[in-house]
Amino acid sequence: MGELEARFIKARRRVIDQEYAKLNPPQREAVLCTEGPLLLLAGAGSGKTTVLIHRVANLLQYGRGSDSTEIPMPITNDEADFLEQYADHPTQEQKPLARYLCAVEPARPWEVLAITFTNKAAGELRERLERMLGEEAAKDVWASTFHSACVRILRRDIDRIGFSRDFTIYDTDDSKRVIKDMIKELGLEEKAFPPREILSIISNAKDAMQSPEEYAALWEKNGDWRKVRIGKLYAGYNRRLRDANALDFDDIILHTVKLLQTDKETQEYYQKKFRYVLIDEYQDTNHLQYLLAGLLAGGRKNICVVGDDDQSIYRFRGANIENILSFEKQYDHCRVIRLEQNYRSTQNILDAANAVICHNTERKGKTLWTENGAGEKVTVKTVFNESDEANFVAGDIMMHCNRGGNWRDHAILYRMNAQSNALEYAFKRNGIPYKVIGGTKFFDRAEVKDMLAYLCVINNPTDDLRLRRIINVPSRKIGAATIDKAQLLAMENGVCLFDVVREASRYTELKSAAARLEQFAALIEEMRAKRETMELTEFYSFVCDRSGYVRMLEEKNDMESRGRLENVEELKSSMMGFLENQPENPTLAGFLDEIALYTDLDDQSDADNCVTMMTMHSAKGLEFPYVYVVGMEDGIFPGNRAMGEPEEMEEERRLCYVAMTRAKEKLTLTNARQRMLFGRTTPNLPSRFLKEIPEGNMEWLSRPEPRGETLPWEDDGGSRSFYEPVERPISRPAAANRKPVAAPLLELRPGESIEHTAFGKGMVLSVRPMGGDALVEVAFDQVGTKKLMLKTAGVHITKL
DNA sequence: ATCATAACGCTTTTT
DNA sequence: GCGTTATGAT
Repeated sequence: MGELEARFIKARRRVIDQEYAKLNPPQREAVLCTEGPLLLLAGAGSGKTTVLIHRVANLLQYGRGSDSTEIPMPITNDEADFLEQYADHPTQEQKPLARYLCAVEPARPWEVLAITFTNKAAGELRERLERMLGEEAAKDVWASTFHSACVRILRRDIDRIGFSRDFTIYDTDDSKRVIKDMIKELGLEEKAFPPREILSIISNAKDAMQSPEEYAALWEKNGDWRKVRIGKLYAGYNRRLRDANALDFDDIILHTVKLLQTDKETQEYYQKKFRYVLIDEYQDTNHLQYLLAGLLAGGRKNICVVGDDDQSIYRFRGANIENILSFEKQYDHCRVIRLEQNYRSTQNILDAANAVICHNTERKGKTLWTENGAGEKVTVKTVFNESDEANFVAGDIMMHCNRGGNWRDHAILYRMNAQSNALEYAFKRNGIPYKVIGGTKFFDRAEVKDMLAYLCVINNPTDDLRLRRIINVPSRKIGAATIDKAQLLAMENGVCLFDVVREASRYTELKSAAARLEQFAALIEEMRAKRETMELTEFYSFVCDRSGYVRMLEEKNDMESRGRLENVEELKSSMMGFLENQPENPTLAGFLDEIALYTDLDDQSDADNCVTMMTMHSAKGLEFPYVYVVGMEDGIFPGNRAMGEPEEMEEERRLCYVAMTRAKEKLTLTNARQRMLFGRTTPNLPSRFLKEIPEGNMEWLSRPEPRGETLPWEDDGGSRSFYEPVERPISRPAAANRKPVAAPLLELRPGESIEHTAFGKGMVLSVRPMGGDALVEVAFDQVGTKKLMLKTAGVHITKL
């Protein structure tokens, strides 16, 4: 290489470097290492998403310009001079020329595949790319989840492996129903074969690419008859899905892998197409996804996986941490970059989290650091029970807000959804606005599923499963016995259920219900006929009306059905959202595809100013200034199932690490000495994770007073005692053996002026006695009218 | 066919 | 302790 070339390449790198001057050195390195396999270990809060976006932008702008010694065109001295001076003094006018000179085979948008774990993440990626590069460049990048990428691939080519391209997608609920049917069909007991467990076994088998036959053969050899039965269920399940022309979530990945493995033409097509493959949250991938990643990137091996082994918390759903741990072994000459500078939390929080995660053995090893300063120490608070815990958190949050904080800056994290109850209760009584993330999702609501089932059947009448869901909703006097009979006839004649229903009068067995069945079939066909002529939302309204579903809800007209009506209406909004995003395929089929893979609709909720409650799992990827992790007790967190299971315990510890690193400014951990869960009160020792936090990074706000004979609080000989004097909990006596505190109940009358620690000044509107307590309605000057329970909220109120 | 009562069972969750 | 579901009675 001549001197000119060397000078040019050096200048080119400097020009590209300065384009990403805002990134820190390892971040920039991660953006500019474009060629070959790259393992990017991105710690919590290390700016991973920023890197991802810039990486894609760089690929589109400069191709391998930053990571190659190629020079794609003849160059002159003048051009090298130009780049050298531009690197020092970039100007807007010279930018296009500089970019042109520095690019080496820039990737075209459709040559970049960026896989994320959720639709939300994919959407954000696409959105930020659009803002950075403009709509033209961004819209053709394959930024999607594994599943939507696979559906796209399968819709094109699944017929090459003997499936029909217009398959429907079964969600977990659908799968469960099929399993239940199979259990009945084989005359088995659901108790001996819990559908959930069966489903998870089938899912694991599919992940291992084990066919039903292979699975059954394996266990037949070992003489495990229960497993052989499960193999039968697996076989029947697959047969049912095939008959219904349906794929479950695992099939979507499995068949894509099979397609790419068996059909060389397709494999070559995609390996050639995707010059650059990027996979986010790699620690959460399962075996099939690992295979898929390898297949898609198999051409040029330009595969970049991003993840954090310390944040792998989805083992229970098949995530295999080995994928990320052994990535370096899988790819020779793999480069590894660690992002360890944290931009989110204070040093105290990071030190505490680092100390906890250090107790795990199977990890790559990373130590987060920050320039944010030490900040406040991590607070640990021990309370008596779950309602004291809730009141403590509520009181602490009100205090912050009183000092000018915002509700939305606070999050409460717990291990299980069931723990939200006590918190919600305390927050309601205190009049604190909050939202609970998770629980029953919008698309899991029965009424939403019903309406989607109508649309599915209209779109594809051979969808027996959905047909059965709605054939008698609203009631059309078609009972279970009739449906079973029709289903049997369909099986015998090798046609779908809808065909039998449509021609019911031809089957003597159905004569009594034949007219009603045919009427239903006519209804579906009538709607089906209009599906292509009407605009989508208009069509949906028509279906709501014509099916009688909305009328059924309107006639019921109680609290519940009013809510359901709203959800049915809300589905139209998501339809409109779909139409805005996807104007090129605004069909019913397109919408159903999207919806089958899309499950969270809580996007709008982050606008409200309120406290967030959620599980530690759902908190992954989020951040809040103030974070409370509640229920830090052995048996709760780590959960009972992890005791004595080293791998499970390490997973729980990673979850703890995830939870702790969500906090930006202040982290508070609480544990209760006894807790009621599932109707039973049990004493609990403080979580072992608490003891893993260095003394220097934490502060015990209070320690429990000894409860003597009532509670078996044995100090486990650890370095720290939990028997120091305790502060009295904020309110309420919690146990019978405790003296009931005669709470000095405030005497309030309508018209009086009061001041609340969090809501400020206000006037009492009404006081209504309620079961030894009182419901007070107060019109606050700043925050409007609120209803408060006097016993709880009284602590925070002073008369003026 | 529809309603009522009993029995169960219960991490975590995305697609 | 609660919500879901299965089964039996009307």
